[in-house]
Amino acid sequence: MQPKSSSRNKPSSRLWADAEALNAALADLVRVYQFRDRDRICCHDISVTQCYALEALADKGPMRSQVLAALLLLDKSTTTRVIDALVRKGYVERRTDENDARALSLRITPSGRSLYDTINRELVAQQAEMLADIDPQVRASVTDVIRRLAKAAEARFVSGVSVGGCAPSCGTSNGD
Amino acid sequence: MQPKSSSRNKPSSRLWADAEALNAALADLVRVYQFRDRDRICCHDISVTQCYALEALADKGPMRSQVLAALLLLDKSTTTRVIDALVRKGYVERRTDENDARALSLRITPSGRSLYDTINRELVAQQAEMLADIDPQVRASVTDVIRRLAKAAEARFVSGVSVGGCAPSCGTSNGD
DNA sequence: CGCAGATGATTGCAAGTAGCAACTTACAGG
DNA sequence: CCTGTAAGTTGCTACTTGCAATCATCTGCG
Repeated sequence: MQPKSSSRNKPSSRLWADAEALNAALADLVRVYQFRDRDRICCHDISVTQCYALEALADKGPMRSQVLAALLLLDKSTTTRVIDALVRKGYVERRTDENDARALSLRITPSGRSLYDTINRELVAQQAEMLADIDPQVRASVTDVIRRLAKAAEARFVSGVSVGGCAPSCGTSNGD
Repeated sequence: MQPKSSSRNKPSSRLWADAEALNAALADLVRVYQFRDRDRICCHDISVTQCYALEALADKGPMRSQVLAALLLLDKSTTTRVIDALVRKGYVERRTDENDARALSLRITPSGRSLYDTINRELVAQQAEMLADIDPQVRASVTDVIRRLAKAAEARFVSGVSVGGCAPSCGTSNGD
């Protein structure tokens, strides 16, 4: 968390320092938010991943299991199970595709949408409280930058290493 | 992701809209970063949580298991196991407290510090690439705001609901 | 037509992560 | 000493996830 400017990469640069600061801040944020989500969302009878799925279906409309998997960066089997849970709870329905009997169209149900709205409203309210004392001008650019970071991270790492392990030694000895 | 301005809470307000946008952006960011971390860090033979622990010990110095647990928002038993793994791998050591035979001082080893530096450098490099095309002025305020968001979120939810379940119905029927 | 190969989704299995409750060891007060 | 409290650990259970194998279709070619 302290600067620490490692000095042995990008030889110097304001950029590197900024990146260090941002990285530390983001690591913290992500960690804390994982918690916030775990505890908050589970109040409403779904898990975090389930909520992401619900959100995707709410925002982007019906889609196939595979597409959802790609969107959420999940394995297709995991996606199946996430949807299983949502279907069981009545928040999502599987509808077979007219043109392809293998494929399914996943769509959110009214009950699912209403749940999602509720959760979303809570989270947004929280966010609003935190934003309240931040300069309106800054708010906009922050959101913008966060969006860009998310997009960049996704792009980088979806095309790059990801999708089931990184290049060299992934999984060598983590098990323990 | 589209505005959607629910319109039935905080009746209107620019703030609410900003909060919605931010919430969506953050949700995305957090989700993507969870992945980045999972895939990247595991290349180096430790899990994400283990890396958080390592980071805490690297940044804040030796501490007790309990303190670390509080810092990482983990149960003490989970913390024990996280440390178990790090000790087994030689990245952390347990040293009994001189004054209290029950307590342990957890401290990062040179090997642990070096691993953490390596991982950190990689992540920072990635961050730097993404920051490269963002206005330097904005960079600073973004980091600042992210820090504040993290702090606010942590404060809110550590004192509030958290620490083992939220107020009313947590755990009622999530299992399925 | 009918079969081989590709494709969408599901299932079996194994590993990782986490919390709660019970337990062990040690400190603290009377 | 003996009781109560505190620091860590262990047993158990549950959830999440990915990989590999499987099932059901679809598609194309002979």
